[in-house]
Amino acid sequence: MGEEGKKLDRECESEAYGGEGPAMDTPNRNQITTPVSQFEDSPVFNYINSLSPIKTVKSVRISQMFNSFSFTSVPSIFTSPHVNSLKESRFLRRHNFSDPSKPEFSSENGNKIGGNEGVMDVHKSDEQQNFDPDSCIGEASVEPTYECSKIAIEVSQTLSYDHGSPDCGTMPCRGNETKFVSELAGTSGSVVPFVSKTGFLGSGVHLEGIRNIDQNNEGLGCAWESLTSDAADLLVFDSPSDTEAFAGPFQKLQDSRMNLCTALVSEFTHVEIKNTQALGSVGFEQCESENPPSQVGEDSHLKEIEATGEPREQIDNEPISTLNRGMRRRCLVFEMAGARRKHLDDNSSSSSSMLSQSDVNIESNDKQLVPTKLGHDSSRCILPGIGLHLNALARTSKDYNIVSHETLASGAQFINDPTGQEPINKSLAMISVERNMGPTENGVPGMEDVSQASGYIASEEFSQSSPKKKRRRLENAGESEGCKRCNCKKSKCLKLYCECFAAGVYCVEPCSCQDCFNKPIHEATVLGTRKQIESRNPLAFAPKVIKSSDSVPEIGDESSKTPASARHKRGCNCKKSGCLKKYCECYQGGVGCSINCRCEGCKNAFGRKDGSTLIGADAEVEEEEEETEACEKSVVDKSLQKNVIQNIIERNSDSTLPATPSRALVQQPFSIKSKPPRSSFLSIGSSSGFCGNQRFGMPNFLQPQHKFEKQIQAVQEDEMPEILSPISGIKSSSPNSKRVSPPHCDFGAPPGQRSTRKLILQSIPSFPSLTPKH
DNA sequence: GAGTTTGAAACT
DNA sequence: CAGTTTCAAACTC
Repeated sequence: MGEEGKKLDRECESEAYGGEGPAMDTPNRNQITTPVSQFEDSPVFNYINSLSPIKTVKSVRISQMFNSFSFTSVPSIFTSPHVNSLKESRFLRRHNFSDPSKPEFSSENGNKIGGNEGVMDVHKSDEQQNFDPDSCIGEASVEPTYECSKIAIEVSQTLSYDHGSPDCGTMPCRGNETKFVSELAGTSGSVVPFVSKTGFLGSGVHLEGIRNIDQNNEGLGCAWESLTSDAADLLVFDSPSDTEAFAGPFQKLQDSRMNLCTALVSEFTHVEIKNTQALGSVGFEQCESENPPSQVGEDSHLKEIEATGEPREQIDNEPISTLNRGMRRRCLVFEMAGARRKHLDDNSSSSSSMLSQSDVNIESNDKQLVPTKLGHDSSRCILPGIGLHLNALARTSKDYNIVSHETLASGAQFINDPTGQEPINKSLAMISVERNMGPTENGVPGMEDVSQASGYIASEEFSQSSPKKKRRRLENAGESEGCKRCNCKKSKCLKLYCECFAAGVYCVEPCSCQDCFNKPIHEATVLGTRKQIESRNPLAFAPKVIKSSDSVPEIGDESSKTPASARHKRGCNCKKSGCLKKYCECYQGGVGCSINCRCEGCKNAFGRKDGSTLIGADAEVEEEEEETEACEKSVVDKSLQKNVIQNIIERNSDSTLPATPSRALVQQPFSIKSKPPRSSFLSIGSSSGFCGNQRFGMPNFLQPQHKFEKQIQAVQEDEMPEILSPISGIKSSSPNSKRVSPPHCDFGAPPGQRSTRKLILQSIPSFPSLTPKH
């Protein structure tokens, strides 16, 4: 394995630097090829070749795919569990398509697995032979080829296989992952493991590689399309449009990818083993949740998903395919952030020790990633969001899951997405990050995004049939995770009225919007509109709730005086709601009103704008009100306390142990009644976590602390500054902070991670502990 | 599920 | 900057 890992790294690097072709010269390639050649020589291989119409791809090509996989996998690592399930489900599904073999690799699986890759390879071989940089792993290369041939032959079967096959079930995926892990560990080099790995990690990358090929060789594009068209059913690649759409984003992606690869690869290798576990879980989830869009066998797959809690949405709709892209993008972002969650979860399941290490590694990855993102596109999602548009995070909150469903719809999207997504996401994320980075927004910005990201995930999971239903589900369950779904009818989701747009994320299936332009397909429009709005109000997409204590001088120092450290950036303007309903952005954000607010009759349970001080004749009335509020608060506080306690416990468990992911358990104050405020979701942590981060890459820690803040405030503040502070090192040194922090910031990051910058947090989106438990 | 209320966002 | 309109979420029934 050691060698393999090195190879992978090399490949990744080569790909990153010269992904499209130059890399070919790398010495690694030779290494890889040799094994492949041997493999090819085998009678089985020959037999397969004879059967398959598709020409066998050289190991080199395969290696590329693996490389890409390995590379891409990194992001997945970061995905939060929820996100993972959803997002990754998409990706995973992609992987599944590509890697049907994962699960058990039974003969069927093996064949199937190769199918996608094989197809991919074929394209490469035809048009991109040059393209392939280095073979990542000798073994991997070998298997792929083998599978490729089989795959070509059985592509149709494979497709059906992936989705329909019971193997696809979560178990299989895990099995594969496990194998993969073992390989990484150096135990076995069976081909299957690689495949599984590729499926996990590389699906996205793999796709990217394909895209690259297309770009490089336009002629290939044709071939690719033809292949896709032929195998469309199988591959699930949907519309050619997707592929085309990818082209644009793809180029962008390359740059970003390059950076990411370089950054990630270095660290990834270190974390690989640990991550693999996480990935395994992730992959597992993905496999389940993300059925490939393939039409075949989805029913069974869907059933499984539902059972799992990750419902899929119809995949068939072409529109969805386009959506998928966006989703993927989100996913990517989210994955970054979400990966952590998954990772954590996995670790939790596996062992606490694993977590600690893995987490650390992850952080490192995140850090690197973040910088990279920044460097390139300069704009992100919140975290996985990265707002989507931005974000990065890709998938933070709400979206990711939702997205996954869409993505599932078409395999093509998967392919495309990987490439396209990352770039976009990165760019988005970058932007978001930058924004977040801004002095004013430092700590807070991320929160909303994160929540959103989480929301995505959740939404995806829940997304199913009618949008309303989806939405409802999301609200009930998904929303808790912070995912956002809009219901826009006239704004085309290109105005701040649209929560998705405002959150910097693309609309996903769960959304019930009409004439929605907030989709990856309309990326240009979205970005243009975004710019417009930003030109009007640079902070338009900034988190509305900022933690005053941290910094954010902008907000008004006064706000910081209020009990809650966080305050609404601009303040509310409520007149009838008394700031006691979610109409009030302050209340919704779980923060008290501040001087910035122009509200009338403020009764904000989180803190009145006038603070404790009552003025004049109103004092008495206010006192009475306060009493009532106090009562209310007490109630709320109790619920909050419970939640907080749970969160803390969970987090502690998570941090130390691989606690179960049940973020569902973690509740936000609002959860009691209807949806928790989105922001609240975020703040809490994100239960779902990761989502928010993705958006702008910023973690939403700061935002809605709600009641939690007060209760935990002391502790949080200690931690919060750390988190928020851009550079603050790792303050978390104190155990308390770590434990305590979870409720607020929970980025899912282990205590140590918190210390990292905001950026890191962004990527970290998830709160492992929050992740829903089985 | 439909209708109402509310306040932010957008517009003037 | 203030007033008005538009919009979609939040809320109620």
